[in-house]
Amino acid sequence: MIGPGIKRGTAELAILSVLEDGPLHGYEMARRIERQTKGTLRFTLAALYPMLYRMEQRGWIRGNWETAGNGRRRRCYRLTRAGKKELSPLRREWAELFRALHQLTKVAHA
Amino acid sequence: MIGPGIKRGTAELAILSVLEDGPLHGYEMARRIERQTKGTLRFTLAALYPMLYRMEQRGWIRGNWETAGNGRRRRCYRLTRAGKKELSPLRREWAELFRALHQLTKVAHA
DNA sequence: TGTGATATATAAGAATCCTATATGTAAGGG
DNA sequence: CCCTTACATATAGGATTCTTATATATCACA
Repeated sequence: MIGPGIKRGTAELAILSVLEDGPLHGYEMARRIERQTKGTLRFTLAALYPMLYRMEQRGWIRGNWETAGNGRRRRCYRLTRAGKKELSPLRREWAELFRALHQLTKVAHA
Repeated sequence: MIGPGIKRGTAELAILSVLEDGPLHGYEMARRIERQTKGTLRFTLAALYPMLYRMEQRGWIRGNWETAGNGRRRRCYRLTRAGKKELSPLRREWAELFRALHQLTKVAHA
């Protein structure tokens, strides 16, 4: 698993990305991120929830309380139009970072 | 240029990488990083100097005051053996992050 | 009854970046 | 001779985003 100093800033991209495939609640997002990256990228819920509030305030996602069949209440988030628009430039920025680090350090050949 | 939220944690790798080609002082490191990444990755000196102190305390680099021919005093840093050893796992970790984000979001196809 | 999975929430602290500011030397133009 | 730009290091104060620890509550299963 990747250390906190290095994965800083990835939560935003990770959340937007998993939400791209459909609405999800926080607990499930954490599992998807971990599963889809085969355990390489992992977030504690204590990191995810505050991030979800911030992203909702920015208007990128919107959460609605729902009650599942088993009676559990959970907050289901979905991408807003603004959030979808945010994804492309965010991906581009990350791609540029990769390119820059590669030029500096040949990180891909490690 | 890449925003601060995304490039967090890259300074360490950037510094170790530019020092791999030979000793440098802080001001010159900043220029190298910017030049080698064609302006994509940029650090202010106010961010670099404290990072250099931290890395020296960890034993990854060592700085020596020298007086250049023009009379300017500057602190020349070079990689220690421990710093060299640190580079490989650090690169590997970054490469893993790239792979993980790619699996999540297809960042390279942005 | 108790344990583990589900589900959300907050608090306190650490780390790393930012802008702004300070200090001082050297080189070059007006 | 003065002013600006480049060189060179340093610190202060603030923002953001992680961490661990803690709290609450429901459900399924043994």
